[in-house]
Amino acid sequence: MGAKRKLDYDCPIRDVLDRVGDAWTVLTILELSKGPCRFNALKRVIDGISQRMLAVTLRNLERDGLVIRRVLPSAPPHVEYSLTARGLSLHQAIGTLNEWAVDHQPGIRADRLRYDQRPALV
Amino acid sequence: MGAKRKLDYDCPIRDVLDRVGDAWTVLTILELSKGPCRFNALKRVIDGISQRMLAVTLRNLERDGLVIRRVLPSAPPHVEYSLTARGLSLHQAIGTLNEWAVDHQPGIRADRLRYDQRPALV
DNA sequence: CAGCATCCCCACTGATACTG
DNA sequence: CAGTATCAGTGGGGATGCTG
Repeated sequence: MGAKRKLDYDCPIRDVLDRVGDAWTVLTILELSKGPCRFNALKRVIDGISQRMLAVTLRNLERDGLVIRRVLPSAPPHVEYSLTARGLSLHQAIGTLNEWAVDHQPGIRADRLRYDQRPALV
Repeated sequence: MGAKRKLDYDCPIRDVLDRVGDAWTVLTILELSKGPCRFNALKRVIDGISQRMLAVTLRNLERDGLVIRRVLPSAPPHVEYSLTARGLSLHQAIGTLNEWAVDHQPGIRADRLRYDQRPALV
């Protein structure tokens, strides 16, 4: 099988993980949690994201009902993205994970170093 | 850049997500949360995982201090894996996300269907 | 039983160019 | 501004075979 198995799992946790596992998705949600934002504004603020991946990410979020896409009727087309209630609740859930990450990152980093630097014994 | 940017982020959340984003990792933690387990036992119970990915996953978890690897001194080598305190705490954090997943999966599935079946207008 | 080494395919991503 | 279409490359991960 390929790089990522995109079967539609019945398992809910895998379902979420398929979305949350993508770093762009999380970063996008994080940005949008601060308030509605336009396409290029997001592109500017999400460091390193390509136009393509932002488009793909937003489309997926919209499909899952996590983000709303609003087209403002103006001469140069303006499109505003914002989190739905569901998106906001996901942001909360991610927040828990984020706290865990912040709490444990130092210890993890330390352990990684020790693991990597230990002699290659059997 | 490649498929996945494996820079070592300073951002803690990306750090966690690089680990948690992998479905195998989560499934493995889920299994080990039930108690210590041997290699092939894990392989049997984690549906669809290959030997290679289980080995890689366990090594990463061990490296991050989330899992302990104990070699039991027996004639055919027995290796037992179990969660550390840190691994257990990650399991808790994932639990939050899991609850979210269970709560919202029906709605998400429904929205996906609507999104996919709507006429391809502009 | 536990797990590393090798090969190889293809899904995902970034780059680039074009449109409404 | 806000995208879509196309193309090419990278590396994740399955399959297989071997070792302690």
